[in-house]
Amino acid sequence: MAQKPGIPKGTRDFNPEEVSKRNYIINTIKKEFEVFGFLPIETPSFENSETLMGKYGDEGDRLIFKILNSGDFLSKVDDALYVKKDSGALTPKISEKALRYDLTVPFARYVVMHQNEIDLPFKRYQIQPVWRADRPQKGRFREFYQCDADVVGSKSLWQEVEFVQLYDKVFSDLGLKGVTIKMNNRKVLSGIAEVIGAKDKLIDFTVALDKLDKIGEEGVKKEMLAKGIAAEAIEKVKPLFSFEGSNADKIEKLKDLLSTSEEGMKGVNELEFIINTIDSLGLNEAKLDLDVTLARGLNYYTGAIFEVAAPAEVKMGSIGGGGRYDDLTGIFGLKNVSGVGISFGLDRIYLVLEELGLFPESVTENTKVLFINFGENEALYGMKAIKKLRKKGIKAELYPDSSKMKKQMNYANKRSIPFVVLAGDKEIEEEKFTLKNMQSGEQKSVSFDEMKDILV
RNA sequence: GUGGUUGUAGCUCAGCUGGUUAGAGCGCUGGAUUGUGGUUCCAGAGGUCGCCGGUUCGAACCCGGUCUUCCACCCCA
Repeated sequence: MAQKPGIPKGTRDFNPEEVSKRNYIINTIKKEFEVFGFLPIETPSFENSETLMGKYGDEGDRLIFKILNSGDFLSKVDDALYVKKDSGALTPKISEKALRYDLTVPFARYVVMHQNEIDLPFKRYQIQPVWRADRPQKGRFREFYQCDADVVGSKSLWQEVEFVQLYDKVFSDLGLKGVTIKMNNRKVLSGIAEVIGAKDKLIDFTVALDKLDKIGEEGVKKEMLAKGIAAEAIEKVKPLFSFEGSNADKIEKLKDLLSTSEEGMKGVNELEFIINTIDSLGLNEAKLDLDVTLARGLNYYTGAIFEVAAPAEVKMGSIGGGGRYDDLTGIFGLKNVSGVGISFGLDRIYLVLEELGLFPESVTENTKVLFINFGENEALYGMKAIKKLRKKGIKAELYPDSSKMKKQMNYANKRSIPFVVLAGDKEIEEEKFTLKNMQSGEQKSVSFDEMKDILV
């Protein structure tokens, strides 16, 4: 008995239409990456475990897919360790490779390994799948694509300015109106924590603050209290809960709040430069919004933090994110190389474009004309015409078997092929083609050139 | 990792308080129709009721486990 096939949790098959639509997004992103001067690289699907482990925090380690060693790997494990059944201790003994979890850490590894061939600042882009052993839910899969662009070896804030423009350009190209590029700065967050006297609680403080739009002011206060942040400290950050106004207003408010924090002021100045510069350059469709509650993967960001929110009418998490990490390659022994980068969430962008009906029709355009097969001679006559049509870039094909008319017509119908050509003895003799418009049902006898003109 | 949810034909779903042979629509195959599709009519194929176990005279239905789907939390794209 044949077994019923299935695919692993959180993975997907993509049908022809889906692949066409995904390629449309990928090609749009890729084009802009290249226009902005980024170069493509690729890295392996799996890395040595030690390259990945410990780079994403405990939570991240848990979500990394580990690959079992080959061969008789258990025989090499010593009995004492085996009997203890401590997965954490046993894992490194039986698994030395793991699927990549993101593209940033492999990129850092790449920069360190290839530092002699790279000219800094190095701008690279990378579009490849990554894997996470997460529980799937809306817009979250265990295998998904990331589209990353990063620059290493430049501390200039012009890079941040460029990334804001890059986000704006790509989403404009995709016809997505109303996206918000949210921006914050790690130094501002540190500064706030410092000013309220909760510097040691920076992570807890920002994680709680990040949830403001989700759980509201009271929820955030509650969580901060639960994490041991003093009530009077929370009182001091109250202005942040209702941080309204233009970006310029927000900058002024932050300057007041952070006047005593050197680091905080540095962050504010960075934000101010980026905002002012973007103001004078202008954006196509996107809106740049200073959001002091934005924290994201705080672990390695040290300067700017970006997150792109889908248009408000779509209920979807972020469709992109990024930021600056001053010492990304430090973990691999290369000091003082600053990096900044952004990522596009392909799968989520797909869901958003689908929901808003923004895929152009041309994306899924298929065969334009099907030649009915009446037998060997007729097929050859048709194939000669098909060859010439294809040379003109017209998508044409011959039905492979001389099956019944009904079956062949039906095939054209179901694939919504707009034209059918019937060419039998009569047409061959007259050197003509009977071209039928499948939608209107009308058909006429035409020469090759007339047919070509209609199909172009 | 925590909590909930889902699974019956290729697809979408019915299936009563547990009771003979599990149904429909769509799709599929063939025919009415040997150079004309979409409409119509006729016929046919297709199911270990997710899987394993339990309760029962009897389970698609009740119970336990497991896998899967989707959702929320944690975290994140």
